[in-house]
Amino acid sequence: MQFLDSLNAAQRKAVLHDPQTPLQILAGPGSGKTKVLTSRIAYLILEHGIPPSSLCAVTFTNKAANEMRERLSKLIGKQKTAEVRMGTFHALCALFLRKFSKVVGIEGNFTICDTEESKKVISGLLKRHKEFLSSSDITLKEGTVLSLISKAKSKSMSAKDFIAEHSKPSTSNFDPEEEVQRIVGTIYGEYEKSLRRSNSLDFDDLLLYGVRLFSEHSPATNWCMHVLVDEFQDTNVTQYELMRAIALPTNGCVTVVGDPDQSIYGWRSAEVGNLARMRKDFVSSQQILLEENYRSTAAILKASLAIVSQDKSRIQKTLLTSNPSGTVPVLRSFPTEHAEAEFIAVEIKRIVASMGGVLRWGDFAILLRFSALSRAIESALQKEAIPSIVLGGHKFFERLEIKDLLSYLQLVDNPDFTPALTRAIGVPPRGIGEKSVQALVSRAELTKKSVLGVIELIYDAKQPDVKPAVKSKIGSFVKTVRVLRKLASEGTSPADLVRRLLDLIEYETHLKKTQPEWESRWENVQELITFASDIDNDGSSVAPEVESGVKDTPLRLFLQASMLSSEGDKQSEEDSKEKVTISTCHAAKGLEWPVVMIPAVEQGTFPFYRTDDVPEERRLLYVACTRAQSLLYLSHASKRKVGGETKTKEISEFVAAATKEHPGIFTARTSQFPHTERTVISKVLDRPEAKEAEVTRRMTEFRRTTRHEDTSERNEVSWHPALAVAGVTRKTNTSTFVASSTMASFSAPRAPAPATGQVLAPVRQNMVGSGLQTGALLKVQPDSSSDSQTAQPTGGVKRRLGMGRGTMGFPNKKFKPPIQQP
DNA sequence: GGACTAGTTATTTTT
DNA sequence: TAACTAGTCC
Repeated sequence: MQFLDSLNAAQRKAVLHDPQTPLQILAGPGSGKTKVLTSRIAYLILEHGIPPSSLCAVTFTNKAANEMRERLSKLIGKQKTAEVRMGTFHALCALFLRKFSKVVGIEGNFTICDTEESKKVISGLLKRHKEFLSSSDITLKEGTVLSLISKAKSKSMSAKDFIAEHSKPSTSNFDPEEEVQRIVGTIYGEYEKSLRRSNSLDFDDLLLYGVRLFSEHSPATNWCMHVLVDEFQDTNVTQYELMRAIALPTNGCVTVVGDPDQSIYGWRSAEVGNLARMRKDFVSSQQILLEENYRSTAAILKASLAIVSQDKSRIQKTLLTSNPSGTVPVLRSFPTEHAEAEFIAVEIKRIVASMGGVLRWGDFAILLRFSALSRAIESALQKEAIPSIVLGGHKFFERLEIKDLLSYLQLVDNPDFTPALTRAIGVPPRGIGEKSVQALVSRAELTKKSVLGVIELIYDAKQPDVKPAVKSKIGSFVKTVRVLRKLASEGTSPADLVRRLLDLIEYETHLKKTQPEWESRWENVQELITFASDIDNDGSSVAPEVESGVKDTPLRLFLQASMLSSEGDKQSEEDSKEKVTISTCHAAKGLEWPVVMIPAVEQGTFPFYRTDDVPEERRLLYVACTRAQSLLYLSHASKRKVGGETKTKEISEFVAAATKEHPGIFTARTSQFPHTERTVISKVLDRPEAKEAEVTRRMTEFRRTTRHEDTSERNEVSWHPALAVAGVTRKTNTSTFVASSTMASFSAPRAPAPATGQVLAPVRQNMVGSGLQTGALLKVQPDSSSDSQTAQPTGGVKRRLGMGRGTMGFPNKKFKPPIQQP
């Protein structure tokens, strides 16, 4: 157990802590909490002789689970690691609910209903209340309803509880607020019914049913001897109850790790109060603080602490480091967001050059309060030809093409899952619209059959058609489902099922017909097949199902993995090493970079103007700052365009207060990176130093290629006649501009004649033209065939589909099922 | 059922 | 600005 030697006193104490005494580890950023957690697991196995399969380690994301698994296998080997039950709360619940479904009154082939499908269900339910809503002048969107329901569920509040809570006798005649609650309560109940009828659970249900199962059915928990929970500050009430249900039979063998200072998900019903609650419920609980930071320079920690410690109500903790002080964090102010973005881009180049190759693109992260802020940054980086990658956003499994295909497979696995049916029946369009589906649904409700069952009966002419036309239209659909069903029952692999499905519905043709970006969508389809075949391989190593329960088919494992994989988090590592990361502060939690830049540190952004929890916003900024290892930059603009309007902005109160109290924690001057500073940076990052000659060479190159004084307005032209000449068309909400000579003089934003070489806007989604890839830069080039200029795309960045905000999210090729089989 | 138009509303995210 | 939704027309 040499791994114990590399621990400091506090870490060691946490690892060796008596397994029988509940433990809370309060771990500051960069204090080695994953190391402690994995070491503790290893110690429990190796020293206390607890079988790996009796350990339950819960993380918040799949990414965290994967990382922990990787690090644990270095300590105790792959085999033992595989036996540890490790995964997210949701994956853990799904696993046991499949096994013991009957105990809580559900079927083992339940489908996990994702947010998009939930929204569709709710939108259907909302229609029932349409007249009432419009007559009382209330607008209610499905998203709002769903988030209210989800909030209730994360507090373990049932529809009944919800209605009871909100049906206090009202004093006034008509309170819209109350009416909304009443309707939401009703819809909540209807939504639950609808999910049960579809034999499906949404994400919150997984937890709620999990609590029921674990607290009522001892065989579901009697394997467990110790529970460990990571990121405990972000658990909600239901997750806490889940932990308690699993941990109670172990007589309180619980270890949790968390940091109240890093709780940033309150808006999603996370309860920091769970830490206090645990001390009440598990009276013998003890706390160990990890306060030594190994990640950042002392100067970065000082600035970060100055920000977070303004919260006087916070539990006083500190962060120490033996790291050198290092470069003073930079705080800069700019006239506009464009100037700010340009500074960031040029500064990144300058840092790379001055560090003589010690830092690469992948060492930089730009952390934003919300992703809409990335626009200016992305285009500035593109102008400087810096490759970048946007974290988060549209997820792989949320894409249209993926959902289309999955809906068929879901239907094969669970014929009751109506959301999948309504989607699949229209892919490709078969002339069956909302009306016809509605008729089929009501027929199904009347005859107590599944909608698919009704459709099959009509097809087999064992039941009269709802509308004369439907029967002829559903033929291909029923045939497709039946072929797939047969193949699946014969044990065909999910990958082959997808391939077969593509043929049956001629999906490639359909994509070409309906999607302008069909090529990249088709790539995603191929990626789905890869993902599916990886599951196959993994699935074979999974232990066979014990006890009674239904054996999970490869198809079911595949579908579950698709629904529970947040995926996109572990993008191909090699790829991201060469790119600057653009991410929201939220998504950056748990990650670190040598250089972190945080733009838009302004009032209205930090704190976010619609928040009702200012301290949480402060902690968010703290989390962002503490991601930095060597260099930290904050910046703000005095004018920023938000939602098409230019607004005057003040510096964030968090930073203003911090600098007032601790002058000198930030500087406006950027470092010239003298040798001494470079040494510190290399030391903190544990990298070899650059050679002086290399620094000189790169700096010379930087000065030669980058225009410094070019602070003059480098207008980004969002549309220019030259684009039309190049055969680019632009769709606006009212019309489509088609390339033609007359279009070259249309009256859209009139820009000064661009100089040859000037960069026009990057290609956006609403620009259509041959050979244009979204994100490619359009540069003005002399057109030899005429006197005019044209705009030509230059090498572009591959962008993800959807919102048109950056690349992301091909499935992790080395996918592991979120949780190991018992 | 699909194409088109006019009106509206935008901020954080994991499973 | 620009992305999405609800409604209209064919």
